[in-house]
Amino acid sequence: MEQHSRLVKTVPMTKHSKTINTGKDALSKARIIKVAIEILDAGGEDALTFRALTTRLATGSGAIYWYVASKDEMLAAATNDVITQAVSKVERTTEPRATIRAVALSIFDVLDAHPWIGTQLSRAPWQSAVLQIFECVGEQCQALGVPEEAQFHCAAALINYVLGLAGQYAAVARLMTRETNRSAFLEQVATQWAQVDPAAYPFVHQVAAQFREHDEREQFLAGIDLILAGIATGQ
Amino acid sequence: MEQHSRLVKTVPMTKHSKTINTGKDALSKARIIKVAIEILDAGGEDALTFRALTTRLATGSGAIYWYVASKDEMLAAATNDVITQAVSKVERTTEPRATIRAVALSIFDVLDAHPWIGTQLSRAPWQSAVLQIFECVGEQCQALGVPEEAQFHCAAALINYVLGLAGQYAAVARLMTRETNRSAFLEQVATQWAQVDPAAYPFVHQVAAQFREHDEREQFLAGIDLILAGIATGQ
DNA sequence: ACCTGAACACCGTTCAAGT
DNA sequence: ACCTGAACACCGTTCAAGT
Repeated sequence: MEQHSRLVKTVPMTKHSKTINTGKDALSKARIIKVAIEILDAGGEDALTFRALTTRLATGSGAIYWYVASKDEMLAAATNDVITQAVSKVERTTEPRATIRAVALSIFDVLDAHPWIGTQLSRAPWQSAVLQIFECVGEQCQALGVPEEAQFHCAAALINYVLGLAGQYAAVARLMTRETNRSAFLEQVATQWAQVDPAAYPFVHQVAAQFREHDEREQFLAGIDLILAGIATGQ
Repeated sequence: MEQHSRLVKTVPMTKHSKTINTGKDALSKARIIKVAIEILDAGGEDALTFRALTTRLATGSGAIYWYVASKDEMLAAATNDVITQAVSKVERTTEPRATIRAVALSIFDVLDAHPWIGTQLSRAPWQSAVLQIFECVGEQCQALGVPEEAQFHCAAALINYVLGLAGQYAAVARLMTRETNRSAFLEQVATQWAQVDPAAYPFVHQVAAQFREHDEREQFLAGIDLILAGIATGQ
């Protein structure tokens, strides 16, 4: 609100022109998406409502619908923005394996910064954001020398794995309220696992200690490496 | 509605006892979950509302809240019911690899029969249903002779992959309305991929033909095998 | 062409009141 | 103890009306 009063550029008024806002306050799809991302980052998935958007943008809901067809389209656009930026930043090294690891880690970091992305990716896997990841991973599978018939399977396996993490990452984030942070929540899960009936769940019980200490980013990468190792055996 | 009039057993009336329904129409958590599953199977995730439940069960919403704390708990219980049954049915063979493949396929078939499960699994991965899958897969990793420190990583990778598929499977199901079935929708995605700019998305473009013909169940299993092959290299 | 905001058709959840 | 159903506090979306 207050920040709107400063730095507002308006087109010079002529006789019959109304005040048209062309400054940074001008409504546009880009600005709507930008503010949507801010709301999502600050308050999580539940925080993004048309009510919240209209007050932040100081307009009516109809104005938003002029630029955006639905909430789903808005979320897809927001996801696309964030993922495009992340994927394009990835260094294409000469070593395909390294590049695949780099994309994977880049997406992990995006999920960490914007956990709501996880829900979005797994909710609509045919959207542009997922296609970009798939393309990038697929190209590297080619570069790896995977036979043509197997390239599709390999890329799909990697994507499946990445989207699996995305969903779980977002799920944890959804449960975190103000006070509890991620590691505190995982701590809770660990104690829960430790208390599980060892007769019925021997493996879960045994692994609870490792769960408490494990680094999520490291484990995620370990999984990628497992799939890459599997791909290598097929050649 | 009509089926309620038949076969209703009631406790014999004594002076001060009211008509208490102990027959199959008696309200109970089990019956609520059972009907919820029926609604979900028939109409998808959106179909399950308290309004729909109350009319099907012929009660008020308060009655449901007497047995169930929230919609989330209801969905978790429904997921748990279905997954427990599926996991318990899996034959524990002497070959761990075969058992892992069997669980994976069993879950694939569950997703196919109840696509709403997919959303649920990836929305709350710490719930009992996911724990059961994790336990089963983890035990097989142990049986496989994976060193203890690596067992957790391996089981987590497999679970991640399975939950990735779960999310995507549910996503497609969500988009399917009455007339379009799954293969028709995938056909649509395939043509979309074929029309993508070959300069920007060479891999996606090339792979579009394979996408059209691929068998989802087979591809899912291929991914499991890839991870299993990767696990094997670490020993 | 773009914006306003009341109104609509839904949700999940609560709760005073009944039996 | 269990059930009823109106009421509440939300949603996303629409649309007649304004400029």
